[in-house]
Amino acid sequence: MSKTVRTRYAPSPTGYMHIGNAKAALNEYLLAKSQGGVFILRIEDTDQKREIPGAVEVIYDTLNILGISHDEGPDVGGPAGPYVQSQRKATGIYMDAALELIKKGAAYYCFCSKERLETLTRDGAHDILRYDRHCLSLTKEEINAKLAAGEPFVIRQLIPEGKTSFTDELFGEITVDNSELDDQILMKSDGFPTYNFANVVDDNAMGITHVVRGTEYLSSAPKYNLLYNAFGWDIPKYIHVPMICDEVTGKKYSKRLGAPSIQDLVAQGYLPEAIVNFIALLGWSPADNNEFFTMKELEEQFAVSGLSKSPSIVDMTKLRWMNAEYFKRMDPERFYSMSAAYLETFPFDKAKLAAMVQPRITFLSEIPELLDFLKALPDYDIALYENKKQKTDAAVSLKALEPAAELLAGISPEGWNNDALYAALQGLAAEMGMKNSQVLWPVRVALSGKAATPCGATELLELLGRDASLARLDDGIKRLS
RNA sequence: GGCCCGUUGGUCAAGUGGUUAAGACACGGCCCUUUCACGGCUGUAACAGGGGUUCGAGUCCCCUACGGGUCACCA
Repeated sequence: MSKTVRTRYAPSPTGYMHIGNAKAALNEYLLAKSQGGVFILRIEDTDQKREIPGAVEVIYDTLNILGISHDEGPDVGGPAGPYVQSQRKATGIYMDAALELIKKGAAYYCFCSKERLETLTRDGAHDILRYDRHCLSLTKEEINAKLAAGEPFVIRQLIPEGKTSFTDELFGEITVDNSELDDQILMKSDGFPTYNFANVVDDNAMGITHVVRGTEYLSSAPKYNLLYNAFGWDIPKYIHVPMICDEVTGKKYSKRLGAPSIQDLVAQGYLPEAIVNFIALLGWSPADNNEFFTMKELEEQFAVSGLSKSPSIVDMTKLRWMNAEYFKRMDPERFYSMSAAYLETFPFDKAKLAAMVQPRITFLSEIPELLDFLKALPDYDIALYENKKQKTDAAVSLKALEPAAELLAGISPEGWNNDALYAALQGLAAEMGMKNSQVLWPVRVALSGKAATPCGATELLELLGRDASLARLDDGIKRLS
């Protein structure tokens, strides 16, 4: 019987969430859900200076928009709380852990000032800075005296000699020489733990079984193992996943590179389901060739075995395509209600308009432009009447338009429907020895003033109604004459 | 620069020693009783390079190149 899977998304409240962050959250969430586990939200606010007010709310909001719901967290509580590190710090959990490490000889006090650290000889050739263990030689008495005098201090991890290996579920075993590792700070002089330390302490305290994180943490992973071993704690399974990169720079997706927030994307008209579907497919592929997944399906089908090892680039063109697909596949009723706001000002059958527009848009905001000609005939160039493929031009159009207008004028308002209109115009074309398109193209242009409309000529006739249609046809004839 | 990781078409990616090397986006062509679109069909396009191992290598090993990551009292 294996333990319940517990995963966490642990953001620091330093701003909005972009696709990369959302992907990180989604990975943790899906791993938990695919195994009937628990997904936890933990806020890592150990850097007081970087904290941005309101950022936690943005995180809640973003997760909510995407449908990534946490089972435990600051707002919903849970058995492993508190879920905010600044609150956990108040319980003394980090300091206690650090002290325990000192007792075990795996950490030590350091009183070096920032100034002294600055003067540490940089390795000229490599330009790297490593702590020189100046304070490691302090005697117990010296330490106690400094502590008693209230000297500021940090606590550093004592990296032993040798090599350290750890096993990643995706990348396999990775070994580094401990000489590569710095005696990193565990507790900062302001009493807060560093990210690396708080992470280990909390993951253990919260019973986290699987950690999914980006490969940017791959090289610090051995230090975690050292910590776990020093404590004698069970090491969770680590799954380092490839990063999400920017299309133009090819570098890690980041705020600095101007990555849009999830909220921005939604405001631009991207559907949350499409965004989730799209990012789920970044760096992961399902067992079959399916490309469309609801969150529920992702929860069922997500598997570590489908994860890729190489980074992926965000292709906004594909996201746009996916968004359009989501509109096309959307339940018509839902589409109708979503598009209602954009259809409001059009004095036509809204359900009909929605149905026309549904398979033709990427964003709802495209609707007004798609339909604006319905409200008022735009001033258009008669060059529109020329279409090589339809074998028509201004002269042919005029020749077709005049009898067409006359014919249509003879149709009563009661008989004014698409089927009848189509039959009539088709009949006219046959009578005149013309191709259907040689009649229908000019009619559509005259009705719309556009080369592209969301429907055909006779559908337009029906939509506009008899009077408006006949008026527009006359206008077209005038323009051509 | 040290260390770590990666490298299949422009992009997302399947592929776990024997395949005509999938599929999707994008792009081109054709078809679709009326445009654009949708849809259908179809085309161009890839195993970074070099050495091994093997009867056989995109798949295993080594080297090189390129890319990324990491080396903070940031997370």
